[in-house]
Amino acid sequence: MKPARIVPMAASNTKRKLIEAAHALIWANSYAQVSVDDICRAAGVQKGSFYHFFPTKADLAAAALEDKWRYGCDVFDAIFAKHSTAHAQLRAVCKEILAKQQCGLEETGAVCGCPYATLASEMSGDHDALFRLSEKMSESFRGYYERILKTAAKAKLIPVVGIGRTARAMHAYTLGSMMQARLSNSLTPVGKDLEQALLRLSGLDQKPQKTPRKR
Amino acid sequence: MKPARIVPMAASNTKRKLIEAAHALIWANSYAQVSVDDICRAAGVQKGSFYHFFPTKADLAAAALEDKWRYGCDVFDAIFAKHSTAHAQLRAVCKEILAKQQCGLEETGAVCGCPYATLASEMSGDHDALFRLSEKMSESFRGYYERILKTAAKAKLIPVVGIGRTARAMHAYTLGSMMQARLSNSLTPVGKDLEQALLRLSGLDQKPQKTPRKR
DNA sequence: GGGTTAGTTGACTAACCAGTCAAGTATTTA
DNA sequence: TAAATACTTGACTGGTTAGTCAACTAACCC
Repeated sequence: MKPARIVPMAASNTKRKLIEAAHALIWANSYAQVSVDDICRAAGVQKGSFYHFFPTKADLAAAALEDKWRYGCDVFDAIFAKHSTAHAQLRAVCKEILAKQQCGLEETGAVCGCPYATLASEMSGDHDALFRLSEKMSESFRGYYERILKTAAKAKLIPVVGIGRTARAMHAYTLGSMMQARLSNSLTPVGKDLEQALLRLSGLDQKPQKTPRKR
Repeated sequence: MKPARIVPMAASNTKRKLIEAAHALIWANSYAQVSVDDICRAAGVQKGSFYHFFPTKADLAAAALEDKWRYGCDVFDAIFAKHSTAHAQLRAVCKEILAKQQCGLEETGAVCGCPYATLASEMSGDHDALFRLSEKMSESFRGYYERILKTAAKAKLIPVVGIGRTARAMHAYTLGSMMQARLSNSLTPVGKDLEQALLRLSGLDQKPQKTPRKR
């Protein structure tokens, strides 16, 4: 009998350390401001190891971004598994966004904004893979807003038409509020203001008549 | 009697050429992707001249940004001088934003988004002057939205309270839509979608006139 | 154990880049 | 005209950077 299959490369966590360090540094600063040596130093790893795992600096940046994105998807999926009303879902999403920004602030001392928007904006033109990744992230983000809107439409809180466009608008607002937060180095734009604006954009701020406020 | 005072340095347009080249290149790419040599080449100017007019690369970037900002203020002031209703003002502002993006697209072949947000985001942490400039630009942008909202409030189209907060939300949306446009390399987010979302955020999408709704 | 692969090390390189400078030319002022 | 100032030129520098490499160690497989 074979023992339980063990993934061969369980030994080292170098790759993980590089991803974490890169994400934190690039998020707090910018791609160009952070050198490969900076990342290695922060990760406690030698340069050769860096290039053992990643062909280029840009590839690490993309890998780090994708890693955080997947994690974010898990968090959001959990939110949708837990909350069934549109209002509760939206509130939880906003809470999560604010929490992430607070995390960043505590770790880096500055409000960092949206990791993928700042990175993708800086790298636009370069690096196809990152461009495609940013499009995928955009779409998945919009998809979560669409789920909220569909929930709301099913509950007859909003009309069924125009959900795609409304979701795009909500995503635009979210991006903008995160950018505002980064530029003003303040959490205000991603605090209560965010939820209120998204409620307004979605139409969920209208009086919840008929089936008045469930749960 | 002295002759009419002549500004001594009327002769050369080197400084202007540097500002234009820097703005175009940095807007289309990013601060880090554009080298001083690139800017000099695009401007048809030698490096020594660059450093005759600007102490550092960052100072040129800031000067270029400020220049374009002042120009944008003139354009907006003209809009407000011409249009007196909130709806007309908002429509004209949106039209202008779209026009600027179309310009950028034609000149550079890509949708460039918000010049100050991308630059300031990339330089955050560095360069105090640029940070302060970006705050000033943010404020002035918000100021224009406040003017629209005050016009609307005077016409009893919206309540007087909460204008500051609403203007901030409109600004956030604008930023986000420009970022979306840059990241997706598409004008859609800054087209009709922009005006519609701003109408909704401002409350100006409610039935106009007649029954001035007050809350 | 012997062979293979995965991971690690840190000095090294070649390119690039922001900024300097000394020597020039053009323009203004007196 | 003379002197001062404003502007221009382009080769040069010192420091940084992404990426390389050959030698090494540790873990896995037969």
